[in-house]
Amino acid sequence: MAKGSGLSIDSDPFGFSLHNPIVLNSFQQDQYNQHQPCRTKKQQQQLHHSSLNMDMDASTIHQRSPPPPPPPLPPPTLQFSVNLNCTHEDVDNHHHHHHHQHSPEPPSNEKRKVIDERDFFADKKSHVDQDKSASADPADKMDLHGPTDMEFNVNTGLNLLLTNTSSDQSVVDDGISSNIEDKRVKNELAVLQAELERMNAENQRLRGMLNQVTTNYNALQVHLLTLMQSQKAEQNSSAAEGDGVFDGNNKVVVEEKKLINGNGSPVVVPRQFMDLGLAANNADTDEPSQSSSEERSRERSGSLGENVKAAGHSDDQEKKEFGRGIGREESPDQPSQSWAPNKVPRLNSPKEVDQTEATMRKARVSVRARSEAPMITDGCQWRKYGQKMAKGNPCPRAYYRCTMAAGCPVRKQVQRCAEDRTILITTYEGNHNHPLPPAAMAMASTTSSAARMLLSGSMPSADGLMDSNFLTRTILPCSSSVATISASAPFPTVTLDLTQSPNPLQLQRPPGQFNIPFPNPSQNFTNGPVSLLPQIFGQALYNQSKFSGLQMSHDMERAQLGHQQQPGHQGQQQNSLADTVTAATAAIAADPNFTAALAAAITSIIGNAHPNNNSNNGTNPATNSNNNNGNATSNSNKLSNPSFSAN
DNA sequence: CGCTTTTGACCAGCGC
DNA sequence: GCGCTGGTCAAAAGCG
Repeated sequence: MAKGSGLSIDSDPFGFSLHNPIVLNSFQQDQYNQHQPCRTKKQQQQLHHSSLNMDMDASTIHQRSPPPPPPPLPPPTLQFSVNLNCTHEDVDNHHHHHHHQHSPEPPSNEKRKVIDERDFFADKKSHVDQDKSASADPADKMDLHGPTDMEFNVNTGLNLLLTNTSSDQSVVDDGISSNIEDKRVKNELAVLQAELERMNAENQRLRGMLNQVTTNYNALQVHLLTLMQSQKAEQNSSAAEGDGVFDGNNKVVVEEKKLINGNGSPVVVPRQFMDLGLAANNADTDEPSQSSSEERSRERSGSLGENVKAAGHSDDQEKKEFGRGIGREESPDQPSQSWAPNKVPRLNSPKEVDQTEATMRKARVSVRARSEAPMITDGCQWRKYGQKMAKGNPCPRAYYRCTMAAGCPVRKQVQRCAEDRTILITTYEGNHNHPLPPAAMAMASTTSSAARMLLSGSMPSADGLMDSNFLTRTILPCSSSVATISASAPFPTVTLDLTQSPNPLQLQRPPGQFNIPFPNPSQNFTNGPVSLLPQIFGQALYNQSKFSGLQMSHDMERAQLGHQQQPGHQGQQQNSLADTVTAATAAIAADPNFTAALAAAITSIIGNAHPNNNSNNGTNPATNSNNNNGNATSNSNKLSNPSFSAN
């Protein structure tokens, strides 16, 4: 979505896409390659090589880059940027290995000459070796004759260099003519090898595409399932309204599990869509008509002359819609809710509705991130509907609502931190009632999961089951960021703090809050990966909520947790639960589908991290609202508010 | 022209 | 009841 997913390109200059040593898969590399038309074939081949022979390439580059090869000099940084596996030690090892074989190493041009001269001897030697061990494993050959193969690769992988070498050859050819043939043979061999590697790279690229397709497929599958289930649940709940919630929900669980198992992919993405699906279910089945009709009626309310104050009435209606939608969505996890996720929601007394809506509106997920971008990327489309000066903060608070679908109740507030205006605080509220792109799913699943957790009763139990130890053990150990759950705040709020130092214990926090150390792939900048963090976080929270004595099916737990639990341990103690959740979190992270989802999200983010997103640096998020997430529908880039620029 | 942002006004909740 | 504050509305203005 040109509007939807953007990522302020802030992140790019910091090399998220180019310099992160592990992010890019081959598909993305290829995509990146396509955006680098100036790259020489040599470079491309080296990139392809990198997918297979990282070490070789690295050392090759390492060795090759010091002497400036005559015509097109490859930018070494580029090759290193896609060096996925090779550590510096590896490189150095190979390098030193080289040195041992080719020592001593003369500098620059001299060295090159020496290398070229040595090529002939080495080639000879390797040729003999190849003849000797024609059936030997190529890998062994690489290991045994590394340097030879290095030069081999260097000579062959670089077509442009070939002309050079040929010219070099022509110089040397006068003396040794038979070497030309040897070299040619080797070149052909190397070309074939390069071709093979290219094929492998292509293969990886296709695999990446397949992963994406699988992700999308799973998402759609669950979405479809939830749609179908909504109809069933509707029937069930209309038949047995009292406890129809659980019945219907359990059926949903079971069927989803079946489906997931049948597909062989106990996925995270579908679970992410569970929230969305249930919501989307409402949205797709009745919400669109309902919300649209409500909106229409709301719009018409003025002309219809309803004897209610226009603003208040519309607000109330919206709130009711919001509360109803979420309430139905939440009902599966809401033991206290006796009414089913019905298409025709049983609106109890207005008080209950108000309570529900009030509760729902109080559940929030806050993300603190250090960014000069106006907003963190969450992939959604937002429309600013208000701005206020909040007490105690010189920076204005901007109010946005999701505009990806009519009647979507999700809102968010964006405000800079008063103490440190480089910190952007984004607070989300509500659940989307529509399908979302992967990039948007990240934040959406966070908000919905967190809201689910907070409202389903696990939050009140924060003193009990969800003790800090539990939470601490829940999240992956390699953590540098902090998630804070505030049970005492006026609004139950999950705060994901991406600005903290690696030691979360140093975080000052009010009593009643406890921290969750959280892995932070982007320590300083928020636009891309940050939106993924809440996804992980949301999953963890979601698991917690389910483990907090809620009514999720234990079967589903086991299915989702991937054999982490023995059957029949449903009522286990906290520690077991914590262990399970810990393992579950790890399993989630290890889930290839989850990885695929992450990759998809990253891809989406990277893909959208393009031109029109980076023009907002240093502007006030509250005033410069629109470019934020790449949704940038209309981007005025107004700098009317000095609150941030004053910093 | 349609969409978004701006911004003053309004409303609700809360504390005193 | 009053004032404060957060949140929202909606007319006007801006923008492409």
